Amino acid sequence: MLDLVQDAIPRPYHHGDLRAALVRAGVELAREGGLAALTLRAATRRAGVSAGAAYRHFTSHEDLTFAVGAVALSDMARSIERRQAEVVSGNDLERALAMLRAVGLGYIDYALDDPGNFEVAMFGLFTLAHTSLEPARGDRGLTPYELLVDAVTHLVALDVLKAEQSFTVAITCWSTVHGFATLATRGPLRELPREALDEQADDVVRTLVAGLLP
Amino acid sequence: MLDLVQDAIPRPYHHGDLRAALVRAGVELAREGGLAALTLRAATRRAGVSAGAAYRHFTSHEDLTFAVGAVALSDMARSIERRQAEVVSGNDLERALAMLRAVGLGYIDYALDDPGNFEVAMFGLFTLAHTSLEPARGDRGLTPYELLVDAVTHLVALDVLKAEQSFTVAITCWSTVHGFATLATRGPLRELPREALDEQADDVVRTLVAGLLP
DNA sequence: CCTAGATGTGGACAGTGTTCACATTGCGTG
DNA sequence: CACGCAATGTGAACACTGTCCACATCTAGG
Repeated sequence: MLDLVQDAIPRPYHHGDLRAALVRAGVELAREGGLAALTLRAATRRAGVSAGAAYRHFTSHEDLTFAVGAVALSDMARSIERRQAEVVSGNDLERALAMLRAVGLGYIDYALDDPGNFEVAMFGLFTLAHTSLEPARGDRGLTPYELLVDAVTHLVALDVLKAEQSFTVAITCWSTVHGFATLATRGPLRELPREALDEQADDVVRTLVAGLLP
Repeated sequence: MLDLVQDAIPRPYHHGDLRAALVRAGVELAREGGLAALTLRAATRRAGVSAGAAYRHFTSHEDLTFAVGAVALSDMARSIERRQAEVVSGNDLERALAMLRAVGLGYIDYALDDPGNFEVAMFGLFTLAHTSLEPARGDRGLTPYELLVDAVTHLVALDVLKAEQSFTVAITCWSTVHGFATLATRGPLRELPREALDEQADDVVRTLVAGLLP
């Protein structure tokens, strides 16, 4: 597998925007081969730069991985927003439920569309208390988790959930959707064709959300 | 961190049961440091043997990892069986529901008790179509997934679920429980104390199972 | 213009998985 | 019982990884 030489003309000594180039290369690598392929040296190779140069912009391999994961999380937020934009019909309650389902379906969409970067995003989200990092947001300015909390809060406002249930409900939703995404991308469902997975995702999310109501 | 020298007396040239020793060492390594710590060289070091020796018993690092994961899956099955053994009171339906919850709670118990080996088990379960490997079973002779299917089948027999729902229900349960285990061991819940996690797990599983009924 | 700080280089080091020729040993066959 | 073969373990190599270092090169501000 040859890396395409993106810069046939010899680059000047200073790259100009190496940080962004490394993140871009990292996203490509993750898309092609998942977390395992997201190697610091491979990213520098792709940017046409020596391995050590990465350390002028990232403190470690993990640090680069987090940066790639942040891009992935933004993309996931946008994927959720896309699903939510389709929710238009129905009364208040129906719309609120559809918005919650859209969070889950957008999450799963992203995982199925780009399993490699989904893996990287979860590594970043999970591996560290990344309180120091600026969280990755979508076009509405919310992280995926905030979009989830927002949808749950609407259900509380409609009196269909009690406020003290919010946290458990949010965690239950996240668990289910994350678990399904994992089973579907790396687990026992990974051989199923995309349409079957979409259908199954719809069933699972529908079952889940229906079960939250009294 | 020093490896304890388990064989002060110089071992004879042939180890005797190196395969089992490597798996045992692998389980320890995973318990101490998760999947990342489960290194082929570290396992051979712990067994007091050269790195190459491992290749007489495993075709690759991945192969050793699968073997460790199989042990972990057996332990998980036993963890589920332990929870199910506590289910005694109530009528048929109540007991059947409690048995299904016990699958989830035993799954989560295992993940919380030994997050490192849980990670290894999932790597093995998920990474490969391991049709060639003998699946890891608990004392009842069932794999964790079979225990889940068994519990769902009982609900079908009691006419509380339709047969054609079985697959979706099983996948929904697995998704939720797996997702929760991931959030709790490596995700945003990992700082919570154990009792809080147990309580949260109970809530999530109860919410989930309650939602499956019409 | 010219120097200080930022950025990239090349080479090193330790650690990893993997392979290979070779050493050692246990065991079944004569 | 002896012998030889197959199984098992060794040590050194290779390519790859992350990480660090002295050094080279460039950019920007006084």
